[in-house]
Parts: sequence; structure tokens; C-alpha cells
Amino acid sequence: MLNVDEQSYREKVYEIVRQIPVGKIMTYGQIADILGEGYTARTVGYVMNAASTQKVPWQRVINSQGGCSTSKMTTPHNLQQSLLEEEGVIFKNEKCDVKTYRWTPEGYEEEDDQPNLFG
DNA sequence: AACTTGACGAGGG
DNA sequence: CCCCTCGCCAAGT
Repeated sequence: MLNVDEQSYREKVYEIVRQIPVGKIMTYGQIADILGEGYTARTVGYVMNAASTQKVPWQRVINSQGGCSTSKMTTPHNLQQSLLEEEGVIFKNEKCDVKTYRWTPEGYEEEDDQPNLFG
């Protein structure tokens, strides 16, 4: 049994990434927000950099713009995008609709505090 | 221990 | 839409 609290900094990130279902995505900032305690979009991105060699669906983590930050980096052109397209994610101009594909792990539902304007 | 680098994000021009 | 600035925090030098 591995308690999240016993996991290393990176393992906590992997733990969430492993839960992302096929055809869905999460953003770095979203993951950082869920983990809270000292995590930021930037550090999550740092962790994901080394995730390509881990047992995690790293391709399902993209930036808040709906694009793959790996497009113009080390990885072959748009490997990440290709992998997501194979999962059913539709890309338009190298970007997908984050609103449509974003996923949130159960138990970490986004806080939707909408003021009761019409009380 | 100080400085620099990032698969980032929100804002402003 | 593109470019720049600031904030964020782990790792590498």
C-alpha cells in the first residue's frame, strides 16, 4: 500500500497522471492545483519532462492553451499530439479544446463557486 | 549558498 | 494572435 504522503515529489504527480482516462487530458496547472502543497504548473512540467520514461500516459498532460509543449522540443515533431489523436482527441491548428477534453479525478472536483446573482 | 533553467499560467499591451 | 513580464518552485551548475 502506497500512501500518497509516502510518495516522492514526482510520484505524487505520476499518481494523478496514471488516472487520466483514454481520450482525456489534464493541464499542468490543474495537476499542480490538485496537489497543492508546493506544487505549481512549472514544477509539474518539470516532473513531466522525465515522465516519458515512466509508466505514465504522459501524453495526456498538456498546457492550458490546449497545445503540446513538446511540439517544438526534444520529442519528434508532434508525437504527443499524434498519440492523443489516436485516443480520439481532435486537434485544430495544433491545439485541442481544453474545455471539452479536460478531466478531473473523482474526489478532486473543481470548485465551482458561482455567486447566487439571482438569490 | 547564489544564479540559471524549465513539457507552465495569468495579465497587459 | 504575438510578445513581454511576473510569479512559481525543483534541479542543475
